Amino acid sequence: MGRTSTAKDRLIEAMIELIWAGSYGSTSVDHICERAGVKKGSFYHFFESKTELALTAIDHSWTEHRKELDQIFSPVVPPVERILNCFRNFRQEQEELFEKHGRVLGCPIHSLGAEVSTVDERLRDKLQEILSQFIRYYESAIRDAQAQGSIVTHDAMALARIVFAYSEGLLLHARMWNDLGRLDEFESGAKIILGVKD
Amino acid sequence: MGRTSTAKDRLIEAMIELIWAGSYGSTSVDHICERAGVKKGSFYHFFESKTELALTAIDHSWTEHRKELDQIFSPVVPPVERILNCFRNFRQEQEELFEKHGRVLGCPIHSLGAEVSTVDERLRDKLQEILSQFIRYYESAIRDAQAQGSIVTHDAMALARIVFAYSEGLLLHARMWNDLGRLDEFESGAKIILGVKD
DNA sequence: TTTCAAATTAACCAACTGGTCAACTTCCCA
DNA sequence: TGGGAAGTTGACCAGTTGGTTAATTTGAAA
Repeated sequence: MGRTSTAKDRLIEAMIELIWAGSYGSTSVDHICERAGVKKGSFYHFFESKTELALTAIDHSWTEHRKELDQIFSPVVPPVERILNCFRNFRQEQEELFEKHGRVLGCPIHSLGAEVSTVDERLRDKLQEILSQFIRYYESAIRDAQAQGSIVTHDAMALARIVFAYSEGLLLHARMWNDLGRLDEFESGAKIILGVKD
Repeated sequence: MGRTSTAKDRLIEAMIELIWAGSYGSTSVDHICERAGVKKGSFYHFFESKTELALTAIDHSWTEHRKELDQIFSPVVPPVERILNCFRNFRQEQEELFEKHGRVLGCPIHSLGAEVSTVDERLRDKLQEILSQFIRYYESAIRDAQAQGSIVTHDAMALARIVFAYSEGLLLHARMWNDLGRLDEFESGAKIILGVKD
């Protein structure tokens, strides 16, 4: 079987952190290796290329994140509350990142997508897939809320996309202004978009 | 006085195009020079650094864009129509870019902001300033629309931010999916957010 | 305790990065 | 028409980029 190692996981973690804190372009293989405490030779023992690691890292962190989302969007929770809790979760996550990095980092999928989608099609495809999955959480919550009569009755998919685009825009602004306060309006914004009935 | 030259303008134009089509990181000084038909020595004759050119280029294209926006948001135009026209203008611009580059490119300020805001604070400050100015167009249009009773009466600033974040999110999705169709929902989305009364 | 697949290492590579410079050409204006 | 400010050029730089390699060390399992 040969010896075992945690290097692969350390590389994945380092990649995620560095991309999130900076950008794909600003994250070099040398930086990743240094942060992970791994020599470059080992890097290429585990991954074919930088892109390959990025792909793996994105996949890995999305798989982790989905577990949280499955709980947040549990059908047991009232539908509007699911969406609001999701936003509260965003905010809390950003707070933790702020404590750790001294910066609001926003959504890595989104930032990465903006950066690489015209340049690296494999990354773009992966990010597309994740965002497509993400939006389904909103969609089904919205559908449930409409069935329940607690929000306005527009096309659920369209509403989901609006909520989604809105949340991403807001997260970007929080990143650009390095200001957690920008995320405060998440809740009221969502209520306006969804036409939440009190 | 010495000889004159268009090299500076060509460099600015090349920088804008390359950043828009790709990213800041993927745009090297060599690429810029090649595209502009300018030797590197000349580049550094006109600009202190790559960052300096980026700053100048962003400033330049925003100044151009503002002229359009001033027309679109002319107080003569009915307020809701201003916002819808702005969105139609986005769409048209993206169509033109698509014809030229074969790709939907989205909003460069936004993409660039996502990429560099944690890395280059001078660029970040410039982009912040531009976005702050942009949102004022929405804000005043919304205020006028409210005064006129044609939309819902929430806090104008908050509504402007929602519309703005929404539009940026949508432009990013159009870029990521390379799909102009994503921009079709601009109008209906804006109407939903603003609670436009028919 | 041996074995050998798997992990590690350091030295190496060519291409490219942002940036410099001194010599040279142009052409505006007095 | 000629002086000189402004623009152009190509050669050059050190550091970094993503990626390779062959030799070496390790430790899980038989």
